[in-house]
Amino acid sequence: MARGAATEEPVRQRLLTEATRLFAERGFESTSVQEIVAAAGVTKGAMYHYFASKDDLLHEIYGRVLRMQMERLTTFADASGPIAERLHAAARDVVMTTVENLDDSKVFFRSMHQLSPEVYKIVRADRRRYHERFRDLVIEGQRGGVFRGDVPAEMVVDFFFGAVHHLGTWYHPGGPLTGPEIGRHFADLLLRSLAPVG
Amino acid sequence: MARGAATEEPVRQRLLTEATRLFAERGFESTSVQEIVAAAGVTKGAMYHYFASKDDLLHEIYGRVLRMQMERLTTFADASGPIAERLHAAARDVVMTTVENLDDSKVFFRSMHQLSPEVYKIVRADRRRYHERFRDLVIEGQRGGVFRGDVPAEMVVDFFFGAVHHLGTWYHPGGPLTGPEIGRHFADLLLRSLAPVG
DNA sequence: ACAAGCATACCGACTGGTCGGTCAGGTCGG
DNA sequence: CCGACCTGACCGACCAGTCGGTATGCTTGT
Repeated sequence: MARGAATEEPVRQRLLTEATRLFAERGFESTSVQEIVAAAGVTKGAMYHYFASKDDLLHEIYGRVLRMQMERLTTFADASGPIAERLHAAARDVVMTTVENLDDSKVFFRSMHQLSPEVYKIVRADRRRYHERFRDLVIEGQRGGVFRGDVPAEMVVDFFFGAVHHLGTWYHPGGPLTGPEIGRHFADLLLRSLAPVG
Repeated sequence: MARGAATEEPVRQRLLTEATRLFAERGFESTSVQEIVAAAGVTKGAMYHYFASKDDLLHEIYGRVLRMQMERLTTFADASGPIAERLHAAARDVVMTTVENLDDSKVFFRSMHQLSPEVYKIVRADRRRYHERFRDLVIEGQRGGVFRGDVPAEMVVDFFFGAVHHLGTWYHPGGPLTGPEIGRHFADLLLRSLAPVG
């Protein structure tokens, strides 16, 4: 009967989708479990069947985002070609991905600190690994003399991802700029600011 | 006995200070009014004597930050000297001010969306005016040919302030970089990314 | 082939507790 | 004795999480 595969859309998935939407809209603390299950068309019992807690639901949302972003970054970082091009492509991609999944991004930067201390640590560690991978690209360029070396790579990454995370604050689909356009501009700004002296 | 002026530190001020600290630490929704008044050494009645609501308390915190930042920006923007220098000084200053008042900044970007719709609109409008003042500096430089013109000024401002707002996420006093150092680096990154072609 | 046994998926009333906000009243300087 | 300042008990709303129960269908022994 091909059950669990595709009745319409599995309950677990619907819960994640609706929770993401609501958390992005009103924040984690201002969204009740009751609202989430109502939006997904189920009851609380169903939610606590699939997730250990409201916290766990948030954690799952983060896990999904982090896994996807890390996967994409690795693809671009490990490609062949000049370091400047690889960094540009990776930077451009993360902006486009962020714009395409704006709700995920909003939840991320608004509600991360609402996780329990233990789960928060795990998420921070994952995020750190991601930043380090990105930072290594900058360092590689600096070592090769392609990027200027008089600026800390770590700080450049924080600078850039600050800008990326804040897309959720000001970007609206249908605005004057599309995702790919912003991606190109952001990547250009990053690469230019790293251009070697002289 | 010089009441309302300066017994030790006025109750109203203590409430604002402690509320800022707690909101920055745990977020607006996760901080109860009870915790705030306990930290300030008073009771709920005292808080509701000075503030109309918990929301109003948050609004006051924002008002203070916005007024200060706007005042400082105006000083740097209206100074004399080349546009590049004025923008550099303004950018450097906003980073230093943000680092020096990190709690204010954390509250700002974490809890702004928890305000009531009406108050939220007011804060957004104030913030917009601030961004516009900053954007006008970029446009001035572009018109004068000092900055490259192939990048939307509005977006550059969002890019830069994204990075500034996120200082609260990663900056810790006592880390490898001081506020002024980060200020200089950030301003350098901004100015370099605006350097004209060729 | 069929029933007993069991796992999965889900329901919804309920509980213990927290929260923002109110209010009647006390205190004290001018 | 008034009004600004402040107290602390209290209220109604709400919330995360629990629990006893139902329905369905797969597995397995015979």
